[in-house]
Amino acid sequence: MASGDEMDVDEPGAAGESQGVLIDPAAREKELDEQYPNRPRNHSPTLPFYTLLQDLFQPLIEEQKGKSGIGGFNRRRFGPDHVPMSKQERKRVIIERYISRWRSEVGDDFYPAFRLIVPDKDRERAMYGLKEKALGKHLIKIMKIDKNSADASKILHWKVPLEGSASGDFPSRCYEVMSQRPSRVEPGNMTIAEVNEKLDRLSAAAREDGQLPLLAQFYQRMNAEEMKWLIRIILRDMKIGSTEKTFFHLWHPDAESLFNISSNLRRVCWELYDPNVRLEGEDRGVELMSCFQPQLAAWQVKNFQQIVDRMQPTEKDGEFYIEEKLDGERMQLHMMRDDTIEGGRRFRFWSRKAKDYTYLYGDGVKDEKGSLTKYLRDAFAEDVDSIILDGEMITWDPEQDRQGAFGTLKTAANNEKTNPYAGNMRPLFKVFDVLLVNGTPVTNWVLSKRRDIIGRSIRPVHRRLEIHEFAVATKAEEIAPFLHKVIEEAGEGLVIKNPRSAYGTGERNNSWIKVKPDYMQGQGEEMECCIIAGYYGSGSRGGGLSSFLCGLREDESAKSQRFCSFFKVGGGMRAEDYAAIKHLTEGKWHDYEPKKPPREYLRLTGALRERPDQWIKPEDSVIVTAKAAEITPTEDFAMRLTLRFPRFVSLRTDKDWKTAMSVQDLENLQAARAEKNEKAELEADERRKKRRLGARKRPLKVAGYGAKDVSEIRVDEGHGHGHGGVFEGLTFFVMTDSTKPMKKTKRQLEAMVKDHGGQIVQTHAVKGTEVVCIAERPTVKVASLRKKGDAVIVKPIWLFDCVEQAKKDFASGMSETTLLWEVDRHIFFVPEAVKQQYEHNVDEYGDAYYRDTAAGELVGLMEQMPGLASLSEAAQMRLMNRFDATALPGWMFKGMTMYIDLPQGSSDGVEVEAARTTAAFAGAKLCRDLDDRALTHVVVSSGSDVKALRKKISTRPRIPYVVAAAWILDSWRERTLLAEEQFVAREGESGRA
DNA sequence: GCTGATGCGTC
DNA sequence: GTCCGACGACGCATCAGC
DNA sequence: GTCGGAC
Repeated sequence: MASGDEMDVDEPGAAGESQGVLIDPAAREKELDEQYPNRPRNHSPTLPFYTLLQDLFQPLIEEQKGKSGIGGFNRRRFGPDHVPMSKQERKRVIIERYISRWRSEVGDDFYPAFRLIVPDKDRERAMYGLKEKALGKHLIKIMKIDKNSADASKILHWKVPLEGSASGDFPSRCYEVMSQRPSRVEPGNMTIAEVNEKLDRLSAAAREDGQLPLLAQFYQRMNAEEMKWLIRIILRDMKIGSTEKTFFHLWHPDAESLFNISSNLRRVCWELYDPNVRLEGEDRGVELMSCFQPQLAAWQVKNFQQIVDRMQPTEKDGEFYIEEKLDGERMQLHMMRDDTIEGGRRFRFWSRKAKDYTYLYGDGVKDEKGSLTKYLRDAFAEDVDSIILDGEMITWDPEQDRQGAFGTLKTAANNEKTNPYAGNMRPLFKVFDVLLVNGTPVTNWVLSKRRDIIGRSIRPVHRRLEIHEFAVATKAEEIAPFLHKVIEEAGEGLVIKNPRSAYGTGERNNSWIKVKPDYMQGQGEEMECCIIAGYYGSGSRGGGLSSFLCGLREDESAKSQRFCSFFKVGGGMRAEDYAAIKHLTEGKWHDYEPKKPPREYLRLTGALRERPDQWIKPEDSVIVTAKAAEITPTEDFAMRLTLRFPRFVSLRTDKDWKTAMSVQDLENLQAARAEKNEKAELEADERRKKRRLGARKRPLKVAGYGAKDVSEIRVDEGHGHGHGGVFEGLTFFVMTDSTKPMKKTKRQLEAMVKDHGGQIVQTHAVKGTEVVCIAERPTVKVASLRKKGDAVIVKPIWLFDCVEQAKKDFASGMSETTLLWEVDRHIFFVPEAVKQQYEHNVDEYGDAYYRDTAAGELVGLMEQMPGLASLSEAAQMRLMNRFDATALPGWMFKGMTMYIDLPQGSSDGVEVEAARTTAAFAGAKLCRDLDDRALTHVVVSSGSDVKALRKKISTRPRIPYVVAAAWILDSWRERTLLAEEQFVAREGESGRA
């Protein structure tokens, strides 16, 4: 790599820059000319970069700080002394002066300057991948500062308060260091255009090797002041007390509205350069394939009646809509017919903050790499040529037929992209608004009309693209029942909408109002925790601790002062709260050294976000009440639980570390709540089941056109084997939720076990059966079970591993069996007594048998055994775990339950009898009752009425295979479980696909 | 080659 | 009421650093 | 996402 000194800084585009592909500038210009035929042209080169700071940024900062009040020279500059100007007005004058200077000295194309003024709204330039950490390291290299010097530390630890130095503002710290170095003092000669051009290169540059030389060029040609502002631009955080809103207002009366429909800074500059030319008619509407700023919901007001009042009911029409607030990601979908794309329809997606997500969801119905559009061939009415939809993208779990946890959307989409197995979590787009149909914007139509349009234009695709349902109400009292239902089902909340309102792009007005349970009294989570550590703040909160790590006491008896990390809180504190905390803990803080954490006081996971700047002994600390929307499982805090949307509520001077919440308290709380919710959840489950049955009928109608997509139909219909029987014959006690490999509630885990043939109990002690206990963290129950020490506790990940393996085994025709417990991966806890036996088994028997067991030996072993029935399930499993089941014919049919149908007069009676014996011998459960829900296989003979049998079992959630006896005998002979499909009993009908 | 740190973007 | 800038958890992608 | 401060 060339050193900074040798670089030729005067030749932009000089060789040696290792960056990504840059679009040929000439070609880009040509393209822009075509796109914007009326674009403004500058008559002169852009202004020098330093004018931006001297005449715009710095004066604005001065105003922001309010320095102009007494010293007053700024004020005198911009207005007559005796006319008092408001801060806002003075800012306006500063901005307008700069713009008008630009117009006269440069021309009408302000875009080059605008994108440096509001860099966070410039979506045209890609992200730099540079924030304080990386920038700091690079600058230190460029300035050739010793990594261990005080100056380097000043930059790297920019939040750490230092005497006589700005704290919490990274660019200022860099300035302090740079200005004391022998570098350029006078402003450099770089123009705004040049800065833009270099920033383009910087954003395209890959990695440090690409970025360093570009930063070095800036450093050589700019003075410290300029560098400080350049750094702000790169960080996309100007801190000048004015954001894009202010600048838009001053730029053009229609600037904000054009930005709201296009999210495009270039357009705002190029189409609105003349303040006297207003946008009219069509130019004000949303456009296809152009990202609009979605309407947002306003926060809840005091009570339901107030919400209803804001719906502006008229005498004739007092209706309002109630929608469930979905816990997913806001997404807009644009679709238009386009013959240049395969399939004839082109799609594009954008997120709430205008990020293009087409790459994830797909650009056409033939786009196999997209996770959604490939299912949308028939999602639109015939006469719909183009449409813009607004909605929420959520994850859907087809196995449970319910919404997946928040945060799993990208995972689901990626999964659907790379490995489209019908049982996977998938993205589901719930449509709740429409902005354009067949080229005509309908944003000014009232919501009720827009809803009608959605109904007429969209043909829902089951669990892929659906219309979000809503209820119509007229009275405030009608809201409560919906909210209670949401609370019961642990939903996000409700959105109340005014059916008589237009769609307000980029607005957060009173036509949509959100109702969240935790805004209400008594709802949400509230807890008193001890502050155990702190983090330095930035910006206006720089120079001191601004957020705190909170924890729970581990020792119930309060003998030990060790606290368990739980969550961080930094919002909701007022200035006086900070002052109080600071006062009460003054002088009690210790610097935190990651290498020697104070283990006698703190239990941390060491995860990044809980590496504090300072820590405090609980006895020296304070107790704080925090509120949150919910408690969720996590890996990053020692509690293995944390808060979603935490905020400070109050300081509890009436409490101390001994009376603050303990680990035990939280677990009791959780347990109590779980119990309380149990019933409600059960009911909700029932409702879901009913709904699911109803929903099943729907895909039948579309089976004709969708028949190509076999996997899709199979699952929705419940045909075949959405689930296998890995857990057949085993009984489980699920004690906690799971975080790894994915988040599932206890209830979801239980459902998963059931779906795979397992039984669920709510205790570890069931007479005559050994229960497999599942847990991932130490709740009250888990702890007590541990204390008793008579059960192995297995982590939930084992369940996932088993199901995962079973899917693979199934696909390759092998039998589904549970997996060995791997000590670290699967075992949560082993009682001492069992530990010996367990390890003993693995060492002596496990390996020995695993290596050398031949079929004959196995038979011998089995004969010595007291028989399957008398061996407890867990014992069977443990034994089975010692072997590679797929290699051992003796266990071939383990986990299966078979019904043998052998009517009088069958010609193959001998063969079927042989199959029966073989199956029983090799682990199958035989069953005389065709109604047994555990049935996995029905074995038929020549005299069987296959059609009648099929009919009888066809309505079950899991339909048993109907196979010929040859499947058992052939499998036995081959020493491999053969795929049932080849042995499906036929009788006229085609059987499964 | 792997892992932890860093950045980006969702809420 | 509006605008602005503090702050939270978490998942994925990418890259530095071992 | 939530929140407080300034205007």
